[in-house]
Amino acid sequence: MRIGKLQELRARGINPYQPTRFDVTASSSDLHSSYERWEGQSVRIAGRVMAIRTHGRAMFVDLADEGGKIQCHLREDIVGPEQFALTEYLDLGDILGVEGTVFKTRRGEVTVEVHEFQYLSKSLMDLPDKRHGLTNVDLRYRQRYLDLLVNPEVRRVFDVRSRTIGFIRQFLAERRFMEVETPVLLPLAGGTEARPFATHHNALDMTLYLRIALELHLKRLIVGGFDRVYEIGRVFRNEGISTKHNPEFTMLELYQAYTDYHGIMRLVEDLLSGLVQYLQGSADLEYQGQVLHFTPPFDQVDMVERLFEKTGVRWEDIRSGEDAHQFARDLGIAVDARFDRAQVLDKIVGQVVEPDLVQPTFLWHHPVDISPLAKRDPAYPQLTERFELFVAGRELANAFSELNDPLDQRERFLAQQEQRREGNDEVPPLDEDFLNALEHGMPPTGGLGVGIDRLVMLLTNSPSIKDVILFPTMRPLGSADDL
RNA sequence: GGGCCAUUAGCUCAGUUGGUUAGAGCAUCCGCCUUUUAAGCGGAGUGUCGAAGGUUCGAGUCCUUCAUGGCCCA
Repeated sequence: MRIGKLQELRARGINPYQPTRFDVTASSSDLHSSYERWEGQSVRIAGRVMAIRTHGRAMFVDLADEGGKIQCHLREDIVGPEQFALTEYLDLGDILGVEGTVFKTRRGEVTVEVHEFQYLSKSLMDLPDKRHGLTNVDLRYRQRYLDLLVNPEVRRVFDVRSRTIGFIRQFLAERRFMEVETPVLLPLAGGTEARPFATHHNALDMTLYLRIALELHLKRLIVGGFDRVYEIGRVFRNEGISTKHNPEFTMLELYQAYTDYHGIMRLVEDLLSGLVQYLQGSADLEYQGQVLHFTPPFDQVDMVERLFEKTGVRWEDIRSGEDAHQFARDLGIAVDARFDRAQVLDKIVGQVVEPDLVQPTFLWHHPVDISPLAKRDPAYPQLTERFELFVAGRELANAFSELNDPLDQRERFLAQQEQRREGNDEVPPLDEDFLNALEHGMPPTGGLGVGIDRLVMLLTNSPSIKDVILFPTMRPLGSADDL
């Protein structure tokens, strides 16, 4: 701690925490990108001290601002002995405002010859090592501010994340989609299968659940006459933490009336190819050593057909849970003994079909028993008009022609309630209000869900979801009871 | 939930078959230095070796439990 230096400064009448503003006239990147315009000009720059190189009666100080770094030169004969004496208390990490003229050193470095400087804040703690940065992953996630300060590539990841979401909003606005906000706190959490987080509302004295999907409320809005709606929002699933899972993550869901899953496929192709082009300047993206081509049309793979090609077994020939578990054993795939037929088959597809889907590929025609909210294919009623987009072997998006038959929907929900009674606590309770909405008539609609975190992982070549979430969920240090 | 690995100075890391007072670089502190930039030169201090217990004459090192994280599997 540098309390001593702070006290010395205060003893000299300088409180580094007192300044309330500092009017900046240029950024470091301005000076670097158009030096000719700034040469000899007076500028005001502010930033964090990242390096100090003293030279007796002069010194170099590197200031970091949001766009990069700028070197500053302080000479005792220019700033004056009183100001220069204050550099005695300067530390790495301090925030400084300087005013001076722009020049180049004999080595060609763009530099500000400081005429005056001002402490704008004092750092009482040491910065991590300037050469190695901060590599301890635990500290990087727990103290992300330090990670961002000393590891510039981390800034780039979150810049891409921000621009990705900005691009999506603009893309959808151009297609006349309306952005909406639906509730996070709900008396029941539905729209997919996952364990929800539960909390308690004191005034109503009731349990409320954090949403696990956006689907059922957005479809209510389609019933209400908003024909193109979307939400980019946080959803919460009470599951384990891994490189691919964070308990809270960000989903895009959109619904478009009077189109089907083919229309959504085209939209996904346009959105992703446009996004990659926008961020990369090309349709190719490198992820973990593989080059991915985002040029439409994307490949298409029929799920049931591909399973048959891979295993010689047809989905519909597996008629019972016992058959399914035997099928899994034959393939040498370990599955939870409590899984029912559909869950086992889903797991098998995940093992034998999905890993091959490296280039952007629509895996489509999911069986109805794993697609409770998707419309049946009229030609194959046991299959649905559904697709998942896979990239690099991972699910990136999920879409279907939305089931709008309230009677079929009720039957499927009732079948789910059987599983719920059998102890599957990932199955949501029956949402009677949603059924009531469907009973008033929902137009034919195409819907899409995209995992934004996984998308950003792809776009930033990040192997872990924690790398694309600023503050990932971590177990607190020490006992949780101490907090 | 299971397996493997990691945890040593503010940061990044060494530390031999158990053996004297636990080391290096950066950062920090003191001195010098007016175009350096991994600045340089001279000097100094770094510490609950993740925590607790155990084995031993002796533990950073071996054993047990726990904590946190990583990787793989479920």
